[in-house]
Amino acid sequence: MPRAGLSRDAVVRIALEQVDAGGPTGLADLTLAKVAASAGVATPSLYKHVGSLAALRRHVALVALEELTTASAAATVGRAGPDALRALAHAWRAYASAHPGRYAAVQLAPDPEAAEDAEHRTAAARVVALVGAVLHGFDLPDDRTIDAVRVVRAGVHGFVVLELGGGFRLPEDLDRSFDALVDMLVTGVTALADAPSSPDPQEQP
Amino acid sequence: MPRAGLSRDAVVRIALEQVDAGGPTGLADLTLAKVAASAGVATPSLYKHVGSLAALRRHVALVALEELTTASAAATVGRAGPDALRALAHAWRAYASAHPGRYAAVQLAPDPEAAEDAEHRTAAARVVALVGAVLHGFDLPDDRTIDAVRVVRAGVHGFVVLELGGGFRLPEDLDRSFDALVDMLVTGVTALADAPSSPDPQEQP
DNA sequence: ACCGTTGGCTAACAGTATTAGCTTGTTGGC
DNA sequence: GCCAACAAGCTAATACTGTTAGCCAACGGT
Repeated sequence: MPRAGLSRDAVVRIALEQVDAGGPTGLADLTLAKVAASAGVATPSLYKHVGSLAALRRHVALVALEELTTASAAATVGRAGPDALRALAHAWRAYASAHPGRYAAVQLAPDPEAAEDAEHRTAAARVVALVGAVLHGFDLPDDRTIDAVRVVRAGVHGFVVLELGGGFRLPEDLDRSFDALVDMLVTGVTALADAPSSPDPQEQP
Repeated sequence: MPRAGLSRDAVVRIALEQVDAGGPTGLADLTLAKVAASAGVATPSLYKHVGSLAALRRHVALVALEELTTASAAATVGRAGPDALRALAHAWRAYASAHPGRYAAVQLAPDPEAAEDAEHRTAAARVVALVGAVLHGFDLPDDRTIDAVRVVRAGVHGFVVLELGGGFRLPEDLDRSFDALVDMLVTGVTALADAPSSPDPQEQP
């Protein structure tokens, strides 16, 4: 009996197909049994390549994070300021819309301690660093860029999550609502650049 | 042998305890076996009260939605405009922070078709209606309040989800970042009230 | 006091991940 | 070219899930 010739990458590739096929819940529905069946192999054989189901999910998350990073970088290259921020937000939503299952994997937070999550951590750090780089063109005071990055992430991530999860009832006008959000982010970040850096609302005469 | 004297509400109550005990992943870790053990009953007995694990999750979601609605209503009563919006956002985050597991249940979208999700649908509609009511004080044009509601929901939900999921690395200054988000939402919604209602960026002289 | 309803039980089935241990194909060293 | 070591598959088994079927006894109303 010949052997299947699997590898870790091959297993991850099959897992990605399965995640993509499952829509927004594709990641949750990912199962070793189905991956093994699709690979033409018995379930325990996968452990020669993957370690565990959770590890396989982490590998999927890694791919998704890298794809999201390169897509965002490609969309924002050559742009700066509001232009770059708009492009970033739209690239983000476009990726989530094109790959709902993979975007769900992006949400998986890496363990801040575990050694085997090191790659995952740096990939996650890379994508938020990209957001920081895009916001660099706004001339924010140093102690405010963290707030700006968080606000931007929260806004577009929240919108995308609600959209994918069916949280918005009427499918119509979603584009316009997203545009409204992006406008708000742009003006909000520029306002943050002009705001005082002290947390207290003390006016500076 | 005496009987345990369970009821649907009792089962849901135990499920809520279990969800609360599990932190942000409490809902995902909810299991009929553990609920039954905690109730001192065999697992299949629960089916006399609940229907399925998914149904139990829906009941948990219902409770969470109702709690979130009443908490939000209590926080915004007697307030209007920016004041009300700020109170709503903080109440939302406070509830998620106090009950991470239950807040995860809020994210469960009800099936738009299924008859048994009717209660769930109306509960979900009620909480977004409350957001709409809070925004009423901003004098938004009719076709813009949908956008405003969505933007507000996306912003605070996104922040809360990232915070609970450990998406923000540094635990410090989270309050200030959230304040920045809320400020942005307030100015963004007021700006939306003054914006033209036509989707095209045609200036109106 | 009976008798139907209801809430519990056990048994069984179909899934899931995971570990242990075996066998066999492949490949590197001499 | 052979042989040993390693790698990649397998089966068997364990321990969990949820779920259905069918039985039996406790409770409540007449």
